[in-house]
Amino acid sequence: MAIIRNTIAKKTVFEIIQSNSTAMSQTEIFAKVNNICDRVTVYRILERLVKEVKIHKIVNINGVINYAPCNLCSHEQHVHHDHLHFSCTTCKKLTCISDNHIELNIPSNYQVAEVFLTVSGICPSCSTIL
Amino acid sequence: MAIIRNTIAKKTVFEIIQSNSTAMSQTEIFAKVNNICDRVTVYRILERLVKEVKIHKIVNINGVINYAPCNLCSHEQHVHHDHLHFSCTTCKKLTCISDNHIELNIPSNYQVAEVFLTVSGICPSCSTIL
DNA sequence: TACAATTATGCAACATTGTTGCGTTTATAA
DNA sequence: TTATAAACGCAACAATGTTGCATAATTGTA
Repeated sequence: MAIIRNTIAKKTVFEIIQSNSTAMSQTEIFAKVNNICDRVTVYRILERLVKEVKIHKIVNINGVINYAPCNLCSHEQHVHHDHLHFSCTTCKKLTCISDNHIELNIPSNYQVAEVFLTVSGICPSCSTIL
Repeated sequence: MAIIRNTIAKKTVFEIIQSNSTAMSQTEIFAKVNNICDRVTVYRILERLVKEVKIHKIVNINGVINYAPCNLCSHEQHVHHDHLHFSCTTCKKLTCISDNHIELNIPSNYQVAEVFLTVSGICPSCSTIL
Protein backbone atom coordinates (compact mmCIF):
# COMPACT_ATOMS: atom_id res chain seq x y z
CA MET A 1 0.00 0.00 0.00
CA ALA A 2 0.91 3.64 0.40
CA ILE A 3 1.58 4.35 -3.23
CA ILE A 4 3.23 7.73 -3.57
CA ARG A 5 1.87 9.89 -6.36
CA ASN A 6 3.82 12.66 -7.94
CA THR A 7 1.19 15.24 -8.65
CA ILE A 8 1.72 18.63 -10.28
CA ALA A 9 0.97 20.42 -7.03
CA LYS A 10 3.43 18.29 -5.12
CA LYS A 11 6.21 18.81 -7.68
CA THR A 12 5.57 22.54 -7.69
CA VAL A 13 5.66 22.82 -3.90
CA PHE A 14 8.86 20.81 -3.74
CA GLU A 15 10.52 22.92 -6.42
CA ILE A 16 9.53 26.12 -4.64
CA ILE A 17 11.08 24.90 -1.41
CA GLN A 18 14.21 23.66 -3.16
CA SER A 19 14.83 26.80 -5.17
CA ASN A 20 14.65 29.08 -2.13
CA SER A 21 17.75 29.93 -0.15
CA THR A 22 15.89 30.17 3.14
CA ALA A 23 13.30 27.99 4.82
CA MET A 24 9.71 28.90 3.99
CA SER A 25 6.40 28.92 5.82
CA GLN A 26 3.20 27.44 4.43
CA THR A 27 1.96 30.98 3.80
CA GLU A 28 5.02 31.88 1.72
CA ILE A 29 4.84 28.63 -0.20
CA PHE A 30 1.13 29.00 -0.89
CA ALA A 31 1.72 32.53 -2.17
CA LYS A 32 4.18 31.15 -4.74
CA VAL A 33 1.99 28.25 -5.77
CA ASN A 34 -0.13 30.64 -7.81
CA ASN A 35 -3.47 29.03 -7.00
CA ILE A 36 -2.78 25.77 -8.77
CA CYS A 37 -4.21 24.16 -5.64
CA ASP A 38 -6.00 24.85 -2.39
CA ARG A 39 -4.14 25.99 0.71
CA VAL A 40 -5.24 22.81 2.53
CA THR A 41 -3.57 20.82 -0.21
CA VAL A 42 -0.33 22.68 0.45
CA TYR A 43 -0.53 21.67 4.10
CA ARG A 44 -1.12 18.05 3.12
CA ILE A 45 1.68 18.07 0.55
CA LEU A 46 4.09 19.48 3.14
CA GLU A 47 3.05 16.76 5.55
CA ARG A 48 3.76 14.11 2.93
CA LEU A 49 7.10 15.61 1.90
CA VAL A 50 8.17 15.60 5.55
CA LYS A 51 7.14 11.95 5.88
CA GLU A 52 9.09 11.10 2.71
CA VAL A 53 12.12 12.91 4.23
CA LYS A 54 12.39 15.24 1.24
CA ILE A 55 11.93 18.34 3.35
CA HIS A 56 11.95 18.96 7.07
CA LYS A 57 10.22 21.15 9.57
CA ILE A 58 11.89 23.90 11.53
CA VAL A 59 9.98 26.04 13.98
CA ASN A 60 10.82 29.71 13.76
CA ILE A 61 11.29 31.65 16.98
CA ASN A 62 7.87 33.25 16.47
CA GLY A 63 6.22 29.82 16.43
CA VAL A 64 5.62 29.59 12.70
CA ILE A 65 6.59 26.28 11.15
CA ASN A 66 9.01 26.56 8.26
CA TYR A 67 10.12 24.01 5.71
CA ALA A 68 13.54 23.48 4.20
CA PRO A 69 14.69 20.92 1.66
CA CYS A 70 16.73 18.10 3.13
CA ASN A 71 19.65 18.83 0.82
CA LEU A 72 20.04 22.28 2.32
CA CYS A 73 20.19 20.91 5.83
CA SER A 74 20.71 17.28 5.08
CA HIS A 75 19.07 14.65 7.16
CA GLU A 76 22.43 13.23 8.13
CA GLN A 77 23.54 16.63 9.31
CA HIS A 78 20.35 16.80 11.24
CA VAL A 79 21.01 13.52 12.95
CA HIS A 80 24.61 14.42 13.66
CA HIS A 81 23.60 17.74 15.17
CA ASP A 82 26.02 19.90 13.30
CA HIS A 83 24.00 22.56 11.67
CA LEU A 84 22.02 25.51 12.86
CA HIS A 85 19.14 27.76 11.88
CA PHE A 86 19.46 31.48 11.95
CA SER A 87 16.15 33.23 12.55
CA CYS A 88 16.23 36.91 11.61
CA THR A 89 14.13 39.04 13.92
CA THR A 90 13.80 41.71 11.25
CA CYS A 91 12.88 39.94 8.03
CA LYS A 92 11.70 36.74 9.79
CA LYS A 93 13.70 34.58 7.39
CA LEU A 94 15.16 31.29 8.49
CA THR A 95 18.56 30.43 7.08
CA CYS A 96 20.48 27.19 7.46
CA ILE A 97 24.08 27.47 8.57
CA SER A 98 26.36 24.46 8.57
CA ASP A 99 29.63 23.67 10.31
CA ASN A 100 28.44 23.74 13.86
CA HIS A 101 29.18 21.09 16.37
CA ILE A 102 27.04 20.66 19.43
CA GLU A 103 28.07 18.76 22.50
CA LEU A 104 24.96 17.32 24.03
CA ASN A 105 24.88 16.50 27.69
CA ILE A 106 21.42 15.14 28.31
CA PRO A 107 20.55 12.76 31.15
CA SER A 108 20.34 9.20 29.85
CA ASN A 109 16.70 8.80 30.85
CA TYR A 110 15.73 11.24 28.09
CA GLN A 111 15.29 9.65 24.66
CA VAL A 112 16.56 12.07 22.06
CA ALA A 113 14.87 12.16 18.65
CA GLU A 114 15.90 15.43 16.99
CA VAL A 115 18.06 18.40 17.83
CA PHE A 116 17.03 21.93 16.90
CA LEU A 117 19.54 24.70 17.23
CA THR A 118 18.14 28.10 16.35
CA VAL A 119 19.88 31.39 16.76
CA SER A 120 17.95 34.63 16.66
CA GLY A 121 19.38 37.95 15.66
CA ILE A 122 19.85 40.10 12.59
CA CYS A 123 20.89 38.59 9.28
CA PRO A 124 23.52 40.16 6.98
CA SER A 125 21.05 41.73 4.55
CA CYS A 126 19.00 43.30 7.35
CA SER A 127 22.04 44.66 9.15
CA THR A 128 23.46 46.32 6.08
CA ILE A 129 23.23 50.10 6.31
CA LEU A 130 22.22 51.39 2.91
CA MET B 1 7.90 57.11 32.42
CA ALA B 2 6.96 53.48 32.08
CA ILE B 3 6.03 52.92 35.70
CA ILE B 4 5.74 49.22 36.34
CA ARG B 5 2.71 48.20 38.35
CA ASN B 6 2.57 45.03 40.33
CA THR B 7 -1.00 43.92 39.93
CA ILE B 8 -2.63 40.85 41.43
CA ALA B 9 -2.96 39.24 38.02
CA LYS B 10 0.68 39.86 37.21
CA LYS B 11 1.88 38.45 40.54
CA THR B 12 -0.33 35.41 40.10
CA VAL B 13 0.90 34.72 36.57
CA PHE B 14 4.50 35.08 37.65
CA GLU B 15 4.02 32.76 40.64
CA ILE B 16 2.36 30.15 38.43
CA ILE B 17 5.29 30.20 36.02
CA GLN B 18 7.86 30.13 38.82
CA SER B 19 6.28 27.27 40.73
CA ASN B 20 6.13 24.99 37.70
CA SER B 21 8.97 22.64 36.89
CA THR B 22 8.44 22.88 33.14
CA ALA B 23 7.83 25.79 30.80
CA MET B 24 4.18 26.65 30.26
CA SER B 25 2.05 27.90 27.39
CA GLN B 26 -0.40 30.78 27.65
CA THR B 27 -3.23 28.22 27.59
CA GLU B 28 -1.83 26.31 30.56
CA ILE B 29 -1.14 29.50 32.48
CA PHE B 30 -4.61 30.87 31.82
CA ALA B 31 -6.14 27.61 33.01
CA LYS B 32 -4.36 28.00 36.35
CA VAL B 33 -5.20 31.68 36.74
CA ASN B 34 -8.72 30.70 37.78
CA ASN B 35 -10.49 33.51 35.94
CA ILE B 36 -9.04 36.33 38.00
CA CYS B 37 -8.45 38.03 34.67
CA ASP B 38 -9.15 37.85 30.96
CA ARG B 39 -7.07 35.69 28.62
CA VAL B 40 -5.96 38.81 26.75
CA THR B 41 -4.61 40.16 30.02
CA VAL B 42 -2.54 37.01 30.43
CA TYR B 43 -1.02 37.60 26.99
CA ARG B 44 -0.21 41.18 27.94
CA ILE B 45 1.22 40.22 31.32
CA LEU B 46 3.46 37.63 29.66
CA GLU B 47 4.63 40.26 27.21
CA ARG B 48 5.52 42.60 30.08
CA LEU B 49 7.28 39.92 32.10
CA VAL B 50 9.40 39.06 29.06
CA LYS B 51 10.30 42.71 28.62
CA GLU B 52 11.22 42.96 32.30
CA VAL B 53 13.43 39.85 31.84
CA LYS B 54 11.59 37.97 34.59
CA ILE B 55 10.55 35.19 32.26
CA HIS B 56 11.55 34.21 28.77
CA LYS B 57 9.99 32.74 25.70
CA ILE B 58 10.80 29.34 24.30
CA VAL B 59 9.09 27.96 21.22
CA ASN B 60 8.05 24.36 21.51
CA ILE B 61 8.71 22.06 18.54
CA ASN B 62 4.99 22.19 17.68
CA GLY B 63 5.14 25.99 17.38
CA VAL B 64 3.48 26.85 20.66
CA ILE B 65 5.23 29.55 22.64
CA ASN B 66 6.13 28.58 26.18
CA TYR B 67 7.30 30.66 29.10
CA ALA B 68 9.85 29.79 31.75
CA PRO B 69 11.09 31.83 34.68
CA CYS B 70 14.53 33.29 34.19
CA ASN B 71 15.83 31.62 37.33
CA LEU B 72 15.09 28.19 35.89
CA CYS B 73 17.06 28.91 32.75
CA SER B 74 18.90 31.97 33.90
CA HIS B 75 19.46 34.82 31.56
CA GLU B 76 23.20 34.52 31.97
CA GLN B 77 23.00 30.87 31.04
CA HIS B 78 20.94 31.92 28.11
CA VAL B 79 23.54 34.37 26.97
CA HIS B 80 26.33 31.92 27.52
CA HIS B 81 24.54 29.24 25.51
CA ASP B 82 24.90 26.44 27.96
CA HIS B 83 21.47 25.15 28.56
CA LEU B 84 18.92 23.31 26.54
CA HIS B 85 15.20 22.67 26.28
CA PHE B 86 13.81 19.20 26.06
CA SER B 87 10.52 19.05 24.22
CA CYS B 88 8.62 15.82 24.88
CA THR B 89 6.71 14.62 21.84
CA THR B 90 4.34 12.63 24.04
CA CYS B 91 3.29 14.93 26.88
CA LYS B 92 4.33 18.13 25.03
CA LYS B 93 6.14 19.41 28.13
CA LEU B 94 9.18 21.61 27.82
CA THR B 95 11.90 21.01 30.38
CA CYS B 96 15.06 23.00 30.93
CA ILE B 97 18.29 21.03 31.11
CA SER B 98 21.52 22.70 32.13
CA ASP B 99 25.15 21.76 31.64
CA ASN B 100 25.35 21.88 27.91
CA HIS B 101 28.03 23.64 26.02
CA ILE B 102 27.49 24.74 22.46
CA GLU B 103 30.25 25.72 20.09
CA LEU B 104 28.81 28.30 17.75
CA ASN B 105 30.35 28.79 14.39
CA ILE B 106 28.31 31.52 12.79
CA PRO B 107 29.61 33.84 10.05
CA SER B 108 30.57 37.20 11.54
CA ASN B 109 28.08 39.13 9.43
CA TYR B 110 25.26 37.59 11.44
CA GLN B 111 24.41 39.46 14.65
CA VAL B 112 23.49 36.91 17.28
CA ALA B 113 20.88 37.84 19.87
CA GLU B 114 19.73 34.60 21.47
CA VAL B 115 20.48 30.92 21.14
CA PHE B 116 17.76 28.31 21.34
CA LEU B 117 18.71 24.69 21.66
CA THR B 118 15.74 22.39 21.73
CA VAL B 119 15.86 18.64 21.70
CA SER B 120 12.77 16.61 20.90
CA GLY B 121 12.15 13.11 22.11
CA ILE B 122 10.53 11.28 24.99
CA CYS B 123 10.95 12.49 28.55
CA PRO B 124 11.65 10.13 31.49
CA SER B 125 8.08 10.08 32.81
CA CYS B 126 6.62 9.29 29.38
CA SER B 127 9.16 6.56 28.64
CA THR B 128 8.55 4.73 31.90
CA ILE B 129 6.74 1.47 31.31
CA LEU B 130 4.19 1.06 34.09
C1' DT C 1 -6.07 61.16 52.31
C1' DA C 2 -7.60 62.50 48.00
C1' DC C 3 -6.46 63.33 43.34
C1' DA C 4 -4.48 63.12 38.87
C1' DA C 5 -1.97 60.68 35.64
C1' DT C 6 -1.21 56.73 33.23
C1' DT C 7 -0.88 51.82 33.55
C1' DA C 8 -3.60 47.81 33.35
C1' DT C 9 -7.86 45.50 32.26
C1' DG C 10 -12.19 43.61 29.91
C1' DC C 11 -14.65 42.86 26.05
C1' DA C 12 -15.47 42.29 21.41
C1' DA C 13 -13.86 41.59 17.18
C1' DC C 14 -10.46 40.11 14.13
C1' DA C 15 -6.14 37.75 12.12
C1' DT C 16 -3.25 33.93 11.32
C1' DT C 17 -2.06 29.30 11.26
C1' DG C 18 -3.32 24.81 11.16
C1' DT C 19 -6.88 20.69 11.12
C1' DT C 20 -10.86 17.63 9.87
C1' DG C 21 -14.70 15.51 7.27
C1' DC C 22 -16.51 14.25 3.18
C1' DG C 23 -17.68 13.92 -1.50
C1' DT C 24 -15.15 14.21 -5.97
C1' DT C 25 -11.22 13.89 -8.99
C1' DT C 26 -7.08 11.84 -10.67
C1' DA C 27 -2.71 9.16 -10.99
C1' DT C 28 -1.01 4.72 -11.45
C1' DA C 29 -0.66 -0.35 -11.62
C1' DA C 30 -2.65 -4.14 -13.72
C1' DT D 1 -8.74 0.88 -20.36
C1' DT D 2 -10.18 0.40 -15.98
C1' DA D 3 -10.30 -0.23 -10.99
C1' DT D 4 -8.64 1.55 -6.83
C1' DA D 5 -6.56 4.07 -3.60
C1' DA D 6 -4.25 8.48 -3.29
C1' DA D 7 -4.89 13.27 -3.74
C1' DC D 8 -7.82 17.18 -3.94
C1' DG D 9 -11.40 21.05 -3.05
C1' DC D 10 -14.44 23.07 -0.21
C1' DA D 11 -16.47 24.28 3.93
C1' DA D 12 -16.30 24.42 8.51
C1' DC D 13 -13.87 24.40 12.66
C1' DA D 14 -10.08 24.96 16.24
C1' DA D 15 -6.23 27.00 18.48
C1' DT D 16 -3.35 30.73 19.24
C1' DG D 17 -2.37 35.33 19.18
C1' DT D 18 -3.50 40.58 18.28
C1' DT D 19 -5.85 45.18 18.27
C1' DG D 20 -8.96 49.05 19.51
C1' DC D 21 -11.33 51.31 22.74
C1' DA D 22 -13.82 52.39 26.82
C1' DT D 23 -13.35 51.50 31.80
C1' DA D 24 -10.98 50.38 36.13
C1' DA D 25 -7.26 50.49 39.22
C1' DT D 26 -2.53 51.60 41.00
C1' DT D 27 0.76 54.77 42.51
C1' DG D 28 3.28 59.12 43.21
C1' DT D 29 2.27 63.51 44.85
C1' DA D 30 -0.10 67.45 46.68
